Amino acid sequence: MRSVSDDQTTKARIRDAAILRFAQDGLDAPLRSIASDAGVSAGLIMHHFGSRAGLRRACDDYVQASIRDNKAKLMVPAGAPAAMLAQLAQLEGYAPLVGYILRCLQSGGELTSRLVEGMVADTVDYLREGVRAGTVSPSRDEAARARLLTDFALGSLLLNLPAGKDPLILAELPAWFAAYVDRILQPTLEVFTEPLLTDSTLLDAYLEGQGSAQSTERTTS
Amino acid sequence: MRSVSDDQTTKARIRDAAILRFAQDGLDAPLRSIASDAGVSAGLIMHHFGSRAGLRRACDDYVQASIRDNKAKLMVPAGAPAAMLAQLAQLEGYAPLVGYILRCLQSGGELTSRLVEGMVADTVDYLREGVRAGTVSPSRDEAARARLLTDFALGSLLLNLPAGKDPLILAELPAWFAAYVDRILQPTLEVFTEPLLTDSTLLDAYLEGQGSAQSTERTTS
DNA sequence: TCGGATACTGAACGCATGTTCAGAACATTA
DNA sequence: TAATGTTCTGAACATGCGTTCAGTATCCGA
Repeated sequence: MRSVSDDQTTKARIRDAAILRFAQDGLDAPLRSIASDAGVSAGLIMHHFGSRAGLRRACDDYVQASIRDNKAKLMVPAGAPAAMLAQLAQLEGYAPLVGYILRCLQSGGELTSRLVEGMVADTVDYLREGVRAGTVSPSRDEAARARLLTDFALGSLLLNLPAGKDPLILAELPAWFAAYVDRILQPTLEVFTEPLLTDSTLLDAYLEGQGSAQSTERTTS
Repeated sequence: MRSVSDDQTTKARIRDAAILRFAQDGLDAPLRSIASDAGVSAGLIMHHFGSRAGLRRACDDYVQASIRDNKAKLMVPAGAPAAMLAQLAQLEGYAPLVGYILRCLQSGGELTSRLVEGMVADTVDYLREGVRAGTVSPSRDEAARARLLTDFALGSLLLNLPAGKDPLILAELPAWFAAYVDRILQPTLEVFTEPLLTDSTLLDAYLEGQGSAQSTERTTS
């Protein structure tokens, strides 16, 4: 076909409609609704993507590629992973993409692992620069700390987002992100500036136990 | 009926089977599989619970009641909310309950809000005692900090759990929890003992901006 | 202009699900 | 024992889904 206003391939149009529907109605949105949005029959989705799983795979790949591109582009600070999603959500036209990512994170699919891994890597870089600049204290295990902080940020985001509330109103997403950041910023800064625990007895005790345990029972990896 | 080994009402047996199935196969587990597990016809579920939603409501209520009971009972420390789930998971026979809770947290139903709210309240108490004992530093907003820490704990838990991996092997849950705690304990203790940010310029800047903003634009709540 | 490939439709199939319902089995009370 | 209400079954219904398929329109190279 490809008749009027041919700014997109039909296949791409279906993919975009799918991302939007998945973001709005959840990852179990029916193929027929996607087809309807794209102005297309359900059978054509099968023709282009083989199956529902194929469509999901195409969406995942496209989203990951988009993230990769936009990460290098507008993400100057690129530090906190949640901040990246918040920034993306503000960007005109990127709300469906962010919504799709949130749905995936919630359901824990394959994309989740890939995205989280990428965010952990970014956080590692970000923290390393902070350590070099002297604004961030060094860690005994930089990788573990980066993963922990990433999990904290993404996890609390997931727990707080208007979950279950189907459908997810994408138009409200930017405002919601802004409110969320506004809500957590002060306690977050506080807890990462002034230590929650007043002394290091707990940490010392753990390190002590870990040290002796490692020297005695070295059987397990 | 209520014939042999009548240690439970049929209704209770169905509820328990439902919690187990929901935990294992997800909250969209078919009623027929639950009925089969309970040795009962699907129609009987309707007779006792009215609908699928009614069964879910019964499960939610039962789980919340169990949590309330066990909180007062064995939760001596009761501090970190994730720790409570970890402890419960170790307890013989409570793995399905924990699995069900994890599924609910992931899907963000009504139980989620209730449970999270309860855990936030517990954390508030726990932190208050720590502050009084001098082991925990005070906060500018105790409620906000408690919520943040709860979200961190639960969120990172959700993000890390063997998600999407249907079915969830309940027998492996205790071991998984142990491994998870072992993995995050050191970086967690570190980040809450030695401040991540080396100075308070960021926090000060935020408090500064917030203070002046509050004095000038007091329109929004 | 022809012919084959590709894009696309719309109806149909097969399956799983929640729910309904008529009736059987059972318990309880009179 | 008879009557009555509760528990429970098994088949059936209605619906919505992913997928298949035969057939039609459209494009493109020879």
